[in-house]
Formats: sequence, structure tokens, C-alpha cells
Amino acid sequence: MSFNIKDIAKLAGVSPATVSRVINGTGNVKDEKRDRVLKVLEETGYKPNALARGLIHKRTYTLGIVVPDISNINFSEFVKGVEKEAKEYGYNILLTTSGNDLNREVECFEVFKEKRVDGIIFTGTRYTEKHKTVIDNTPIPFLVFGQNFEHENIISMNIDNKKAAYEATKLLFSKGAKNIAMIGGPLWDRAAGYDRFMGFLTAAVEEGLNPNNLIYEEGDFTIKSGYELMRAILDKQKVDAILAANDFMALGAIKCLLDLGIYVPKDVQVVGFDDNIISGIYNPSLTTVKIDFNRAGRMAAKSIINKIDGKIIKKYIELEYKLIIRNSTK
Amino acid sequence: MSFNIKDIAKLAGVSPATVSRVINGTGNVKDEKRDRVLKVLEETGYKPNALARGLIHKRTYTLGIVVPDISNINFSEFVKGVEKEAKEYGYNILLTTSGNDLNREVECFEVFKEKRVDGIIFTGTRYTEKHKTVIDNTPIPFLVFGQNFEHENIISMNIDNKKAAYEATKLLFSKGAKNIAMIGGPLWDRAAGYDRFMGFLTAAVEEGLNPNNLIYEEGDFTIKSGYELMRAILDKQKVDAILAANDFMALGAIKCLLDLGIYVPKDVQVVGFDDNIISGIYNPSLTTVKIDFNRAGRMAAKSIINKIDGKIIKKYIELEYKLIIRNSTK
DNA sequence: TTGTATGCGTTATCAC
DNA sequence: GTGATAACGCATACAA
Repeated sequence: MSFNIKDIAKLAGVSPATVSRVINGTGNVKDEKRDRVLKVLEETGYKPNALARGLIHKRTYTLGIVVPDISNINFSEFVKGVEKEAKEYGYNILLTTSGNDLNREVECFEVFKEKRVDGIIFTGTRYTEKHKTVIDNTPIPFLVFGQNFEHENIISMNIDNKKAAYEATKLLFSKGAKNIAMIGGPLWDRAAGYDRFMGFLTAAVEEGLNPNNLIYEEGDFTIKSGYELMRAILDKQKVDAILAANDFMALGAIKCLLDLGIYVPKDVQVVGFDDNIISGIYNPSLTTVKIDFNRAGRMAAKSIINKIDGKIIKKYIELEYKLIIRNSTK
Repeated sequence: MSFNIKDIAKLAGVSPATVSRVINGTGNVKDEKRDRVLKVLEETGYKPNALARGLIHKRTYTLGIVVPDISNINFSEFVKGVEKEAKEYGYNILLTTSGNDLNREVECFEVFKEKRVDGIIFTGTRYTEKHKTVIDNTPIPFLVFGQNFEHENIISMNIDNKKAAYEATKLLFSKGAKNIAMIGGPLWDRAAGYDRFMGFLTAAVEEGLNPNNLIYEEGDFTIKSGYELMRAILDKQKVDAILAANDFMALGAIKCLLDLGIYVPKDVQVVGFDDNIISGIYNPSLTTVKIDFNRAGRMAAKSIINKIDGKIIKKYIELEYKLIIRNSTK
């Protein structure tokens, strides 16, 4: 049994308008009537229909968010941050997952359009012409996390992946690495794939390595691919240091090394990316580039809400990162 | 610029009713007019307003879901399953987090009520009178995961925690354990706390242990608490086996043991619960009770949607679990 | 201070 | 086959 505003009005012996005024604190209502309304509100547990409200105000207080995979700890931390901050502003989140599939991403945007979300937060790895077109046809504030989308009217948020990878690589060299290899992401992933590779490459060349002999194995950010690619690298060449484009692959690589009786960091040093919850307690604990996804999520929510409110905000937000040195490096 | 159905009608030179018929495939429309409408639809990228639709149909095709913490891999796997299945039925999910806080849980329910979600999936650890009252006043199909809520009109879904903990404990004894301790959850957590403790207790007593001397440390399911409670246990008594109420605490316990130079499983065997993504690659890999959260999520979504559709469904759904034996036991 | 009437964007029910 | 029109539940302009 669900009440509407007329039911409440009838029960309280007032007009629907008065009930509305009481609920929203708009306009003046005589105390006696207000009390009567309040009482009925209490008794019935009435909640105004957000659909009807949204129809009038053209505001749903809902944010649409699309992530490739919510079970990936980075994204779930991000979403956690978004949800927390959004809630403080009275927003809820409509969560969708894309599996990094372009078509599914587009479907998500369409759903967001239908459901009239007030803002969209998108975490994806590609940025194609199709994205551009869809976004242009979606008159909803839009924020991209994890990629530098150069597009009008879009907020993008990212870390300087090239710089971070450069520093991580330099760290390995400073710890005595000579033969370094990278287990990276797909190069079409501009940020976590390409940019991190570029940082690695730049540092390696700077250290006098021949770029043509550099080993770069392209993984998919899973533990499994880290494990398998580590094995592939060992088959090809002797290495004493690995830069992985994320912690999962780094942990997979370490697991592979340990299984083969190769010591970390004595024989091979390993550095990852992200600082997963597990990286600190692994044996050995993992040296990594920490990205605070939770904070990123909070910032993303705040930014998009500011944009919704018509406030002027920066088009590009650079996130911080931090090298966490643990026991997988010397 | 957002179009409405009248705009489309005008552009196509037909009435709004006809546009509606074309969009929904309801009623007959002359081919020529249909084509004109379709063309305009295509050109404008028009999407019907789901708020207006929901107002009429009293269906939002949205599921509300509340989890204590989305960054916990168990819950994110669960949500992933829910989202996947829900999407196949044309539903989206409104995600909220509660931090296991009763007040926040209630707030989530209120929001769901306002936003007129079609069904609610709740994962919580307590079941109080307040829950009962709120649920009674929420005329929305309701499903609880992870607890056995005995309440009319609610679907609940869970594993037999007592039995699972019993079997895990028995496993430790069968591998030669003599002095066993448990790092459990809070006992007010009926399922993951209390029931698992009861299974542990039953098995221990059956093996002839004195229940009064049994060590049970109450943790909060975090790696940190596993670590600290392991240390606390070692200070108290010599143990050769640990049953932890989840993998995080089990991993924390192992980390503590290793830090102290105690070998796992040689000196102390450890069993966890859940089978986290990381448990298989930890050193040593963790023996655990596997719960398929993703599958649970899919089942939850399917059940609640069936209920929304008025289909008759089971009031209690028992989930399977499976002992995964790895290297943290002998 | 209060109530009535209108409109938000749809769909469904009627007439035509 | 098609087009007006009345809901859906609410907020607001306007009248009283």
C-alpha cells in the first residue's frame, strides 16, 4: 500500500499543496495544520515519489557510473569513494559495468540518458570516435577517470602515468637493475598501457639500454597474465627487474618467480602499480606506485556535482601518486 | 538540448500517440508514418524519459542494493553478479553502502522507497526489530543475502555457515591439529560470526576438546585484525591450527606467523572462508571454504526479479560452498 | 495562509 | 490507423 500526496492531504484534512509545503519547507503553513500533516506523514511512512519530483525539477539526484569491472579492487575503491561523496550531496549512484566493451559502454550511456541521471562518471580504457559522438549527443555532465580525454565539455581526471612509470623504472635502476623488462597493459589503453610503457621506455633509454632489445609483454591486468608473461620473459632472456603495469600482474609475476625458485628481490626485483590491499601483506610485500582510488572517486563525485550545479571547474584534474617502497625491491 | 515526445511528433508530422506506438511497438501504424517517425528518432537521438514512464507503469526497472562495503571483494563480486543478471532482464542497479551501520541501512531503504526501485537486495549482518519494522513498511520485494531472516514476505539466501565451519574444523583435526583456535567475526553477526563459531565449537567438542579452554578471538574481518588477533593468540597459548572466519583474517594471521618465523602449515595450519582472488596465489596458498559470491549475486537478481514479476519463489535459498584444500594445511 | 489548477513527459483509453 | 485527452504524483503560479 503506497500513499500519494492526495491521500496524505485527505487524511490531514488539508490540500495537497499544503502537504507539499510542509514536506519541502516552502511557504508558510499554520502551525496547527503543519502538526496535523506531520503526524500523518509519520503514521503513514509516506515518501514522496522521486519520479514525479524528478519530472518537475529535471533533477534525479542520481549519478550514472560505468566501470569495466566492479570486482576489480581499484574500481570498487573508486566507486566506494564516489558513493560516499555523492551521498553527502544527496545523490545516489546507478552502477553499470562494461567489461571494457565499447558497445556495452554505449548501452550504459543510453540507459543513463533514459533514466535522466544528472551526471555521468566514466572509467574506461579507450576513447574512440564513437565515444565522442555519443558523448556529444548526451547533454549530461560527463567526467572521465583514468584517461585524458581531450574533448570539449568533459572533465577528465588522471595521474601522469608516464611520469609515474618513469620514476618506478628509475627506482629499479637505482637499486642496481641491469636487465629490465615490463609486463604492461595493452597499448590501446592509452593511460595504463601506453603511457606507462612510454615512461618505462624513456627511463630505460636514458639508462643506456637499447630500446630494440627491451622486453615488453602485453598483459590484461590479471594475476594470471602476470604469471604467464613472467614465464614467457624468463624463457626469452635473463632479467633482474620487472616493472608491471599493475599490482595483480606484479603479484602473478612474483608468484611465478617463487614457484621457479627464483628469489625476489635478490634475483629479480619487481615493482607494480596501484597499491592493492593485498600488496602490503604479500610475501615479499610489493613495491608499487600507489594510486588513491578512493580519494579519486570522492573527487570525481565532487567535481561532477559541481558541474551539475553550474559551477566552473577545471577541465583536467591531475591526481597524485606515490612510490611505496617495500620488499620486492632491494 | 533534450527532446520530448511532442517534439518528435511535430518533427515527424504525427501525433505523440503515434510516436509512442512506434517506440513501443504497440498498436498499428501505417508503414509510411512509422518510417518518418523512425527517421526522426534516429536523427534526434531521442530517448523516452524513464521518469515519466515509471510514473505511469509503476516500474522503474531499477533494483536497489545495499552492501556494507563495496571495496570488499566478496561484496563487489556479489554486486557484479547482480548487475550482470539484472542487466539481462533490463534492470539497472542503484548501489548504496551502509558500512554495516543500522541507521545508514535504514536511510538506504528510504531512498529506495522514494526512488521507487522495483526490488531491494540487502546484504547486512544484523537483523533487528528496526529492520523488521522498516521492511514491513516498505512494500517492495525484498531479498536478504548472507543472513537467514525469518520474516514473512522476504526471500533470504545464505550458506549453511555452521556446517561449513564444522567441516573446515574437522579438516584441521584430520590433518593432525591438536590445539586449535578460531579468529572469528563478531557474534552479533549471526551468519559469518555466530554460526561459524558454532560449527567450530561443535567440531572441537566432538574431538574431545574442552569448550571452556577453546580460544575464540573476535575480529572484524580485516587483514589487520587477523594479524593482531593471531599475535594475541600466540601470547596466550601454543596453537597448531587456526580457523578464520574469512580469508582476510586468515591471510593476516599467516602474515603474522611468517613474520615471527613460524612456518605455515608445518607449525600452524590455517583455514579461511570465502576464497578471495588472492588466496590462491598467497605464499602459502590458503585452504579455504569457497563461496561463489558472483553466482550468489546472479541468483539474487534472478530471484528478486521473479518476485517482482509475481512468480512464486522459494522463501529460503541455500547456497553451496566447497572446501578448497591448498598449502596452508598439511 | 490556503486551495485550485496547470504542467512535467509519457502511455492508455477513447473517439473518430 | 490515428489523434485528442486523461491520468501517473508532485510542485508551483495564481487566486482567494
